[in-house]
Amino acid sequence: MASVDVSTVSRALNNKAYVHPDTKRRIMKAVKALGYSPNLVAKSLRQGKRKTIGVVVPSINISIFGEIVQGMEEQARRDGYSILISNTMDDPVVERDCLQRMRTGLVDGIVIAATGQNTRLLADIASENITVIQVVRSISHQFDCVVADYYRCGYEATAYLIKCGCRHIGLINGRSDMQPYQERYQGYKKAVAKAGLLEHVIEASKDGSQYFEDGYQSTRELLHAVPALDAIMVATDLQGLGAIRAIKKAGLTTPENIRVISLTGHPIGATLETAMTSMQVPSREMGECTTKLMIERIENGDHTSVRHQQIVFDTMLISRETT
Amino acid sequence: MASVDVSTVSRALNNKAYVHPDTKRRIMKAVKALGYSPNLVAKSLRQGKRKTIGVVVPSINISIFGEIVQGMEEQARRDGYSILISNTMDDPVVERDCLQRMRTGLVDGIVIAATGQNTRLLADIASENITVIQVVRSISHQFDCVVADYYRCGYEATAYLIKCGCRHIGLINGRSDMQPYQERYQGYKKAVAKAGLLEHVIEASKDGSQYFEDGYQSTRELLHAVPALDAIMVATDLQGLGAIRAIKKAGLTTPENIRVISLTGHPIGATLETAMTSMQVPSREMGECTTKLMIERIENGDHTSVRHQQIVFDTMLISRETT
DNA sequence: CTGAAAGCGCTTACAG
DNA sequence: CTGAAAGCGCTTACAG
Repeated sequence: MASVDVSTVSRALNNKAYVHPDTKRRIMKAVKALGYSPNLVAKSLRQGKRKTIGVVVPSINISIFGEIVQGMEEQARRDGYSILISNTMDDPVVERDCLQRMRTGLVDGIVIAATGQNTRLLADIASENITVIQVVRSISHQFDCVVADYYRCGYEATAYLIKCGCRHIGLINGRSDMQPYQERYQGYKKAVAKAGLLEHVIEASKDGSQYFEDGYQSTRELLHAVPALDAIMVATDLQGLGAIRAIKKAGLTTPENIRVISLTGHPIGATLETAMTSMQVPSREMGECTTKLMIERIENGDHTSVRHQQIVFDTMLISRETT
Repeated sequence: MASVDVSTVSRALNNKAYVHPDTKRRIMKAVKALGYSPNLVAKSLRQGKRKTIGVVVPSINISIFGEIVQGMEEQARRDGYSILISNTMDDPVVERDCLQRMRTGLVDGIVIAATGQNTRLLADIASENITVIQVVRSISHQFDCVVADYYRCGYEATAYLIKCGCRHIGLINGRSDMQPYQERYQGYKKAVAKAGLLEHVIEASKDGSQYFEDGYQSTRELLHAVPALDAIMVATDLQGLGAIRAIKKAGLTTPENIRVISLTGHPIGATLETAMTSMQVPSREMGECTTKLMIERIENGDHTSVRHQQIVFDTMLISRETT
């Protein structure tokens, strides 16, 4: 329509080389008239860049992952990237399938909160020039990661409860082989030992242990095992809901009899009937940071770098009504 | 490595034509040895199919959308499709950008919970052979949609409260120009009129009105405007939290003084300190259904069809402690 | 049953 | 400053 070669159109649209202003004007006019926009798939194939980031998380309906994904997506949009998403439900087989699919040219990089069962596969993928970044869970030191300081989170929450006068603090924790739970436990352990108190730890049944059922059931067990219990630390606000409910059912009250603190704050915490004290994780910022790091890695192509980056965010205590 | 032409490899891998068993075996062996898997981008370009569905929603952190997206993603994975996601925050400009990006060859179809400000653009996109399906919000009859029966939802919730003996029922509703809110209001109106009662409706400030701040603030306003109030209907469980908290702050209790019912159930509703009565929306199923419909449309290529499908899911009353 | 050729829609050296 | 050619990695008629 502008009677020029496609290559000239390409140059005009990408400002790649000098194109005569008149020609350019003609092209732009035609582009507008036809509503033309270049096919990104063809562009990808030619340039070997997808401008797409794959995200593999247990579930976007677990609030921390939902927030992180949203933060990632917003930052990605600003930089002209798209987000391809998969929920694994922490099933290693599902995770493997998702990774296999993504490696096949769909994405430039993969952000993963992994089960830990596919580390070999991830290493293979990384060696194929696909950047791998871990988020929330740092499983392997072979890859960059963006996490929170779980140790300090556990330590500070425990120290705070002790300062409140608690002497029998229960910790409802997730699978002890997962780094975040592991480290939170270490922080708790340290604070409890320092105060000369006993540990009361219970490992919630479900893998993720994000769920209120776990909070409810585990609280019942704790109350039964430790009659003198005066505080409970839970993994998430949702789990805290289960804890509060179990406490209420046992004829006790929060915070008078038993204080509750959640180690992963959720926006709802602030508006509950009894607003929850929690450690706030800057999930939105973590998401943005992850995308930025990813794009930097992709565009500078330093996959070969032996140095890996570990970005650790601080959590913040938000004191509310349950303590 | 198997010393055959790439075309033969392609045929072998796709079972497209007869390939000699021996040759096939040799190829498969090489595939395995090299860990080869075909480049999906090249495949896409050649076949004109992306095997990718674009999803455009206000935010995956609004629980109904999060659940729907997860349902969609699971079904998509089963069928070998991927999900590309965008959060618009109900900003028409962001929505337009996301759609423009997706139309450019990234997806075979778009699932959208739209703002309603880009209907023309959506029609253009649909005319380019990209299937458009609306979810949750049915804005235009030009496209298929998967929704819940908001009218019945509003009607039944109201009728239930009336059956409980309520005479002054407040409705905290979202923007009245959005179909779900509009229809819920119609259902409420009908039930209230049938019982000879007055309407007490308040339009929450935020567009989506999904948020507890709205529930809190609107409840305060309702309590002030209607001293005899004995029930409140809210859009979501999270909004209900705000309502319960406002009721408590006003020195009243739930359900004794004021009953609360949410029109969009969320899993947490069941485990709150005072468990919330709500209308359950089958969001996971809606997500699966949306993906199935999308894939059917894409693979049968009936974009030209003038008949559009409207799939309506029923909601279900779950009676708990707030009523 | 299998190879050679064309083409999906771009970009990018290479000439001119 | 611009056109013609090659090529990204596949698939698919077309011969043989």
